[in-house]
Amino acid sequence: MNTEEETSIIIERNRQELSRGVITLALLTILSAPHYGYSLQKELQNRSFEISQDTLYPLLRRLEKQNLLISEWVVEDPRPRKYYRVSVTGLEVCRKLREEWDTLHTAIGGLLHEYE
Amino acid sequence: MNTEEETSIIIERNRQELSRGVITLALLTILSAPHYGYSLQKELQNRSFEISQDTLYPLLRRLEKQNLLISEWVVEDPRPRKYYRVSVTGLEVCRKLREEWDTLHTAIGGLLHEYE
DNA sequence: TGACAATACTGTATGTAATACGGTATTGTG
DNA sequence: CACAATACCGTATTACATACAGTATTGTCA
Repeated sequence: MNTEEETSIIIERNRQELSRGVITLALLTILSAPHYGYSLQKELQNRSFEISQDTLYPLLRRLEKQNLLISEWVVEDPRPRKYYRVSVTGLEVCRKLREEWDTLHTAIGGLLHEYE
Repeated sequence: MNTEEETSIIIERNRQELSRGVITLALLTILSAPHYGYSLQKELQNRSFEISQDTLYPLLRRLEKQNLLISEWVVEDPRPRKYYRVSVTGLEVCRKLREEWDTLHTAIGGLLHEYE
């Protein structure tokens, strides 16, 4: 058996695992227009995607390293900000993820309905 | 820039990341009835959830370690098989994931529609 | 009956990535 | 002037998927 404490950590972890991939899709979609990290976090939160700085910034770095995002420092703003937007490759990935999403959506829909 | 090879690996990785969490939800749902690893894999595949042995078996081990699944060896079958089913905790996690799914589903639906 | 695909799992090494942690510094607000 | 909000970075730790190599049985069909 787990303690209640352990159980809630496990729930949280699995909940985050579920949202992780979806957030990546949301992020790539939103970044068709440029955003900087902090504004993107707020934007995601407004749309009910909870993501912490500890997760978001490393995610942005990773996606840039994979060449799905392009970044640019803008120093003209009230303070320096690093803007990200999708690359051509990123857009392609975004489209594929959307297809995958549709497949999953259909599949899980049927399943959940069936198992009520 | 990435080579085409690299790009397709990156696409594949992100595609799998998207499906990972969803597959966990599907798996917990299906395991309200007992299944053994191999039959579960086939069942998931029939429902368009692609998962390899290399991913499924370690996933089952992990979920059992987290006490979300209970396993039992059955030797009366044509050959020994290890059956898994959800525990009480697992069922609770499953319900939470379903709620999370609904939230994500709504959120991403609005987003994708908007950015169409 | 002999070969080969399908079934059904295990253990452990490796690699990827999230998350945690600690930090820095500026800007807005009461 | 204090303090919350903004806006980021680097690196250590931990979790986890995936890869790999293996073992062995059962069913099929020529």
